[in-house]
Amino acid sequence: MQSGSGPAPAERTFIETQRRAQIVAAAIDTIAELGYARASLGRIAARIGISRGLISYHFAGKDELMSEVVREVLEEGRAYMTRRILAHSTGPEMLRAYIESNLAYLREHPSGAFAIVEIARNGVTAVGQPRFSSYDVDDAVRALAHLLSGFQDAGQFRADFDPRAIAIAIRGAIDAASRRLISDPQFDIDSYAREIVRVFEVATGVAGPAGG
Amino acid sequence: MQSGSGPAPAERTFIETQRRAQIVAAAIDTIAELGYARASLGRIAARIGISRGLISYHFAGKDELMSEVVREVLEEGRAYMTRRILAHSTGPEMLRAYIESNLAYLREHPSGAFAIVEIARNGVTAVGQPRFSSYDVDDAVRALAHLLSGFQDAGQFRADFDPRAIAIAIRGAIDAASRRLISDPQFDIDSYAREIVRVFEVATGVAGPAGG
Amino acid sequence: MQSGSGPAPAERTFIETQRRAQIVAAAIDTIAELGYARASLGRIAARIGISRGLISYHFAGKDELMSEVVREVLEEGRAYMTRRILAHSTGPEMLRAYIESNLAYLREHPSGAFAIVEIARNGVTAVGQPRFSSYDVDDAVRALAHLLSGFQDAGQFRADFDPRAIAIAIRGAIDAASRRLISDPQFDIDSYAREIVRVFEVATGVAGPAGG
Amino acid sequence: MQSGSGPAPAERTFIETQRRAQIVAAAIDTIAELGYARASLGRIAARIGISRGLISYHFAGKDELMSEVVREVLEEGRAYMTRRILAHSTGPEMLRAYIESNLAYLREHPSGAFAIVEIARNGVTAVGQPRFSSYDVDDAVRALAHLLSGFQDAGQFRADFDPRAIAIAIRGAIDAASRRLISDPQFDIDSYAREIVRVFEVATGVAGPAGG
DNA sequence: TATGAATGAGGATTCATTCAT
DNA sequence: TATGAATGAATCCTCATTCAT
Repeated sequence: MQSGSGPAPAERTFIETQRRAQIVAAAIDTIAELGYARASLGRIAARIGISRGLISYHFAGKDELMSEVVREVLEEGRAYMTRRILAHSTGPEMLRAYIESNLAYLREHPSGAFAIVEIARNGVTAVGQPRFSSYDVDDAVRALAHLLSGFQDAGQFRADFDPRAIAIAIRGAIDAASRRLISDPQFDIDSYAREIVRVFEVATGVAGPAGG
Repeated sequence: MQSGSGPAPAERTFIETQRRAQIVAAAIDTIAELGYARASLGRIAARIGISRGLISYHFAGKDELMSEVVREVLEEGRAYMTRRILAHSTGPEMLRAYIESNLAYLREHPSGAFAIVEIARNGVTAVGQPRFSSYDVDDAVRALAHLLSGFQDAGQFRADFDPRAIAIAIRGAIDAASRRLISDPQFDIDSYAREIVRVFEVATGVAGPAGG
Repeated sequence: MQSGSGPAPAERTFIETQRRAQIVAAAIDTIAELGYARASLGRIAARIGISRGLISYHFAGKDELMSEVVREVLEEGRAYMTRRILAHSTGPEMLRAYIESNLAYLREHPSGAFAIVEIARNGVTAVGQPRFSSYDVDDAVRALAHLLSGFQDAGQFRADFDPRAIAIAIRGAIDAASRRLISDPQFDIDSYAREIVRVFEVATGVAGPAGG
Repeated sequence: MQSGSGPAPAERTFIETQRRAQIVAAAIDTIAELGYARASLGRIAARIGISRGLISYHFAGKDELMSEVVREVLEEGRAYMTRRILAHSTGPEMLRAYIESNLAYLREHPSGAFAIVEIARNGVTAVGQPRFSSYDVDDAVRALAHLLSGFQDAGQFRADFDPRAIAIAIRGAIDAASRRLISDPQFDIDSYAREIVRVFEVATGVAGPAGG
């Protein structure tokens, strides 16, 4: 087994699992620090003091590594958010939890969040096919739109907005925060969270902000 | 004029002006199609059937070309938007004009708009300084925040929102549209415009959507 | 170790040390044969049948390679000469040893000697700063002038010559030999050594050649 | 007649002659300022505000231009020196005149002198063939050796030195001065002239410097 | 005569990847 | 498992040269 993606997940050695995690972490940090374009395998390897060859040993190629970065960050982020969202039952509460938990996750993992946005941007050909199967920016939009749409049907949100459009706007606002976090030290994400929660609450709420 | 930045704009030949424009256009299309990372000078040249060297003949280097792309698109975009914004006098009207004209410009120049976002993103080292002087994503946020803040002071917007945060969110929502336009053929930008105009109107408006 | 200056010398692998030496040797030969301007990395690599990339793997860049060439040749040359010069104690003896050992070294390493003169000449911008820190043609002149000046003060050389001027002339005469050696197969360096030793002996000697 | 070496000298227009001279002068200055390697046709053209194409129009190629530079400088230098040398009749006087007039010429045309040394160095393949027919460093040595040898036979110089070796040393000392002149603003060429005249006088003189 | 436009070769450098050990 | 060695492709850039006007 050489320079492939390694054994199937189930058969992974303890060491192998650890190494892969270490490399993924190094990739995230490197991208956050230098941007996707300058995050070469050499720099990622150097960060943790291993040889470039070892990355190739553990990952079939750079693409697989990047896919793995996306997968891990996304999985963790999803778990983090899902837990907080499912603690609620009404649409407005869940939307608020969605935004708040996403931004909270960003605050705690700024590099990871930034990295996947970088990867998504650079690894996707504009024409269409994402190079990394596991992540399409669209997935996130779709899921959020689905949430909005469901509670819209249930009458918990205003009926007159397009759930897909609002989902795109929300994701745009959240993704913008992940860039800010990295590049602007003064950016106050908590205050930002409060603002956009309010923005999208009034935008979707059956009762206007008059009574808010 | 060899591989310099060329003569001062005033002295440019007709042919030179045309070629530069053609190359800039090719750069925009290439970036829109393949993303910044894969938009090499070679591919840009191939698109219009000229030699790589000719790009170097007209532009001092890749950076100058990219700066020029940004400058052109931005200049045109600003003029387009400014005209429409200044046709109004109240804060809410101007904000609506800002969003609508920006999205309208996007609709008419999807590649250009997408390209400058790509360039801005890739030409900036995460650490800090933007490589292309003429454009910093931050500029756009600052200008918009300034607009909001001014009319907030004038009492035309609610006083209780942070203009900078709202500006970031609006820009995030608009930039998201420029990506969508390129990658999602089904995306209806007019409908999107209506939605987010409403979102940010209610979010900033003194009178809530209660009566809406 | 990718395209960096490599590990600290102490940590170098056996193979790496060997390769670096081989590449340095190839650089010397290539410069001697084609001159600095035409000694591209590609030609240096071709000479020993390796890929261009391998040079970049072992040296941070062309400049580092050239610096290394200069360093190696100079170090060896200095050691060679110093040993012979320090075997003497009087000024005239040491001057003779300087010239003789320098020319002897040239005879045994014609390419190396020629190469560093080429590098020194081409790596220095006429405006000023030498690109390769380790060597400045001026250093050699300075050191020699210092030797002359010291023994002049000690009364072992005539007092009426300018040590710096004589040093420049001696170095000029020696450097001319290094070019000859490469380009003129008939050039007899031993005979040349005898001649210029005599020239500068009588030029600096307290007793003239009258009695010679 | 296009992009060739132009018409035969006899048929040259006034303008053409002037242009060629202007280009040659620009080449000299550019080489003196930037070194041979960086003296591209583009930079030479820019210095006098003409297009690159025009150089190609007047000279068959870069090599022809360089040959012309060498030819002109050499011709002028030779005339300058010859006049002064032929004003004398004895060997020692002529040798002194040779060195003094050469260094005097250098002082008055430092760039030209430096340029031809640069060209000679870069335009000659070490293996042998000079790329520029009109000049071989060797010519100068040969002529000087011939002078020495002639008067040696006539008994005006010591019989026991090798004229060729001394000629090489003298040329080496003179060429070193031309580099100094460009790179070392403190270099005093008049003082240098006095020194090396003395050096080679005592080295070749039948009577030692005792009586000098 | 002179220019601007264009080409194509060559050069340095970076990088993902392969492979023997 | 892991490394060091090596390759070859891709990229940006510089430059001499050609050519139509």
